[in-house]
Amino acid sequence: MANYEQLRLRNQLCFPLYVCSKEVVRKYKPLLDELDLTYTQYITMMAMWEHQQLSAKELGNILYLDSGTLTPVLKTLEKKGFVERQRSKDDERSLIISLTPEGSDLQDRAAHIPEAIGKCIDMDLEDLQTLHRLLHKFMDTSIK
Amino acid sequence: MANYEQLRLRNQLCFPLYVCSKEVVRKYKPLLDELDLTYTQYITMMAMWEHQQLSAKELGNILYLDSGTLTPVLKTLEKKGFVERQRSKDDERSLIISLTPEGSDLQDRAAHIPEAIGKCIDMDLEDLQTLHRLLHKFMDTSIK
DNA sequence: TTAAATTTAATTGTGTACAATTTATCTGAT
DNA sequence: ATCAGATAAATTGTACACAATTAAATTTAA
Repeated sequence: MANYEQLRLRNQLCFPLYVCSKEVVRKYKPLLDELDLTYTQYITMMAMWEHQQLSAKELGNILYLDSGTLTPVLKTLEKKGFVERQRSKDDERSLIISLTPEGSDLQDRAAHIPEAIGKCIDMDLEDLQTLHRLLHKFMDTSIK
Repeated sequence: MANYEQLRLRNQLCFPLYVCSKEVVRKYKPLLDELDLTYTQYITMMAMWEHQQLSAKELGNILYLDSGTLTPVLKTLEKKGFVERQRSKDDERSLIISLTPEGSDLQDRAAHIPEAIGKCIDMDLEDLQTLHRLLHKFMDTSIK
């Protein structure tokens, strides 16, 4: 009978990635609840705070999300008053997303979140920096 | 006007975790399609291959999934013939999940997957080992 | 120049994730 | 012995995530 050591859960890279990703989102939840944002809505707003205005296409490239995911997220964020959606005059296919004043104000209320998250992750800074670096390396070498 | 450097997407730990996790699942997809498994079904089968028999509760603890997620996954895996679901005689509340012979056979057909995934991740072994170690450290220090 | 190919969002359908609630069963203290 | 609390799974409702398709607008090439 084969042992299949390489098929054990703890020997995979995928499984801890999957678990850690969900766990981090879980940590954000109480902080994001105060802003009435889900995690996906939050990273969308982070992109908007950085760029003020983006096409849906550009937003998808930044967040690695397709229109099937983004369309409802953007409609929800518009309903909440944080962004506006309007077709480009130059190219009617393109949907331009713009940060509203209310969306911009939200950044102030989100400013404390990164530090609050940092405090509940009990790892030393060096390990966190290494982890950060390796995840970006993984993204750069593995995507597309 | 504030700069909010700490709110930039690329300075977060959560975002690369989220992107890498989804990206890895995407890499599994063509391999898992051949076995008619989704990623969640695959990690469930990995746990079953290791243990042959587990309660739904134990499975949830291993996979970090609750009954809301697991119940439909287990019903699907039963429909595909890879596991059996039956109430415990000792405790009718408990649902015992057992690997079927078909489920066991599936392990042979999955045996090549870890190596195939390894080949399409273009990072050196040392970085991958460090990443693996730090993700487990993160799980150990951050969950519960 | 106009028909074919491409591009962009939206839609549709399937499958998670997870919080909150419900239902059934079991345990323990009186 | 019984019932209050605990436990386990299922259910319900919301929100992604993504493949595949559709629809509309634009670009390209014969």
